[in-house]
Amino acid sequence: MEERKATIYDIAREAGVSAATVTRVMNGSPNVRPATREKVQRVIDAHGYAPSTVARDLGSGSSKTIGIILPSLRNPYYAALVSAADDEARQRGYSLWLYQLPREGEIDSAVVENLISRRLSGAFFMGGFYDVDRPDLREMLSRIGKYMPIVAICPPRENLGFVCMFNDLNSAIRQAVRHLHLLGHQRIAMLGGAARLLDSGQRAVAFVDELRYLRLPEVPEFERVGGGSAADGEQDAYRMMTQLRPEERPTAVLCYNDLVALGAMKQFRQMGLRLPEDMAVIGCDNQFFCDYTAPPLTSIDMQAEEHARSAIRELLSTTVNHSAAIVRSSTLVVRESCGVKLGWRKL
Amino acid sequence: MEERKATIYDIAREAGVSAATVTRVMNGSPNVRPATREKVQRVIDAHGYAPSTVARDLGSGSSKTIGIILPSLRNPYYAALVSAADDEARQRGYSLWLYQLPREGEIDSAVVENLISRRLSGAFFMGGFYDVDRPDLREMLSRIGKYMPIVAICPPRENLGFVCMFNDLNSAIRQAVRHLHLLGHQRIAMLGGAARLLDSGQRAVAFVDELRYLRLPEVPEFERVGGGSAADGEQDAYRMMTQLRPEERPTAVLCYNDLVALGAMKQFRQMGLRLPEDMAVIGCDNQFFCDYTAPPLTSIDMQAEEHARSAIRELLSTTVNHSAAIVRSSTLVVRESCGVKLGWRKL
DNA sequence: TTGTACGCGTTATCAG
DNA sequence: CTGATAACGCGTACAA
Repeated sequence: MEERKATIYDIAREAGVSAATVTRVMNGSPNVRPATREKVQRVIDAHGYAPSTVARDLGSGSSKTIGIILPSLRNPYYAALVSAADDEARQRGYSLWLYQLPREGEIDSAVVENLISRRLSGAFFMGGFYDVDRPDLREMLSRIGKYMPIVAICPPRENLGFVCMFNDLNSAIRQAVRHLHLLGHQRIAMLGGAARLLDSGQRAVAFVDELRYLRLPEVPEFERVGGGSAADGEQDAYRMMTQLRPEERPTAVLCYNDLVALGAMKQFRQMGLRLPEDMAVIGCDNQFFCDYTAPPLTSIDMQAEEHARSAIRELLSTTVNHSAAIVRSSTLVVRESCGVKLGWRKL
Repeated sequence: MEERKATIYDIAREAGVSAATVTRVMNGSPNVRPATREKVQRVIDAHGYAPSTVARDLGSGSSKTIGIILPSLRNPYYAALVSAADDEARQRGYSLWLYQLPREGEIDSAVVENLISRRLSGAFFMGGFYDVDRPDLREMLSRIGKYMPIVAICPPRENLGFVCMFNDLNSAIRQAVRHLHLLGHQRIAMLGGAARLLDSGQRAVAFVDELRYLRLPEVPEFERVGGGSAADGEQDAYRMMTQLRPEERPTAVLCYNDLVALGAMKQFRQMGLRLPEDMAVIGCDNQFFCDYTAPPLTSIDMQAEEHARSAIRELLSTTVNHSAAIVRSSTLVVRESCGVKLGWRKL
């Protein structure tokens, strides 16, 4: 921690040339006499010289860094997205600058200015409907968008002003409902997220559409508005079940995400229900732990990591995509939490 | 994405003062006439002016950014650490620059130079014994250490050259073994990590020590060398069990971490074992999902996030701590994966 | 082929 | 109290 990093001038002086020549050698410019090149290169190697990113950024007016804005790395879903984004960016010589949204309180405008004043190459926002509708977040993105391109993985909204990537949950949700129906389920509930509200959008719509198509009962209590954490799932499952008489209760639940499913499964277990015999559960996101729950959790795969990589590519592509949205399909990954091995259930 | 950020000169010109005065106003220097201050402030507000972080960094020779080096954000354990570190750093006006170690292949030396040339305030490394013993990683840290302070959360090693924080697993491991013993377990195994090898250090030593103290059998097959992922846990559990005759098998396993425990539990379940009646399991790290496994997983809490916050504070403290190591205690969080509710098992 | 000069946006110093 | 100037380290025109 004592050494001072050699500057281009140190190298130039020691090699007996000008700074410009050092730059030429560094960049492999052809206009350098071989002898000179070798001489300079030797000094460069000797010092392990590397040009200052900071000075370069100041001159060039842009840093090869992408700002990444997300709710929290504590949610393994976002952590995996960031990881994939970092891989993709790194591969192209870019790196990531992190910003987690404050859980409570408003976004610090100083942070926004800081982010902008870093001359980032772009910003990548990811969040759920809960985040994308925060006024302070919208303002932040709107301000940032004036200075750099933005891409986002979030629920689609009008007038977002940047490219927004999301999944076509419609087909996956309907597929999930059909899956449950085929296994003999009649009373199917949705748990967590904003359910009926416009906010959670497609999920609720597709869910209800499919219920109607299959002529399955629509019970108000089957659509719980709730948060997206495991604790929320645990709590909301409890509320839904205790609010209904035994014969009114669902035999299957479609959860807002895998965390909610985790919580719901715990609750059902505590209530003495057998999984999947007494209650089928479907999650969403297909997170790593779906393979390890008991029983393994059937989940909707959103191809999240591919999404993230694609977002980085989009951000770095010169041809800025002006389309407001990019949609990816999602698929149902069937495991055992709905009882496929049990076959048809008794109706 | 069209606007150009106003510079200090834009502000100065418009306010009819010099750049120096703008700086004074920004920094709240007392040596400014109130009238001037107000005039300048008005222009600053009108433009939403904020000084360029890049230019400031170049001048000051240091950016308020901390480089964070970790195996992968896909491991929720590290993700949680990074999240906590970010919270702590952000609170002090610092931000995080991310670097995930390549899973395969060597560390790109260009990345190291890049990291150094960013004039970071410090570097924060976190990793397991598998990482800390990589030659390329050691070289990287050694090089980085010449230019900035480093703190690490990793297994202790000789001559690391920087502050290394880790947990005193000794007491926790022994406590875990005693916990199992009190519940009537005689045949206790360790699963994953480097077990007997010096590398995994304290865990294995403490484990064996306690076995001897309690006069419990030491079976070679009870100490599986293995990886740290859920898939590793699944595989290693299988190998250990099939390698032994039924009466030789353990009735309890102490896992390298919670992911390994997750995999092992799945394997045991597939083998038809009941948890915890036929097999007790203990994990390590006390991750968020421990509450949601079936049964909830008893785990050793390393206070990982507090560790991370403390690491950031250490890094930012002026008084560089020259001690080679900082040890924290760890505690056993008892849930139900060892059958506390069952009481004593039949011997 | 090589060197000189300037701009990038700030802050600190020093002079007024 | 305020302004001019230098320095931070680099790349890039332009001149030689």
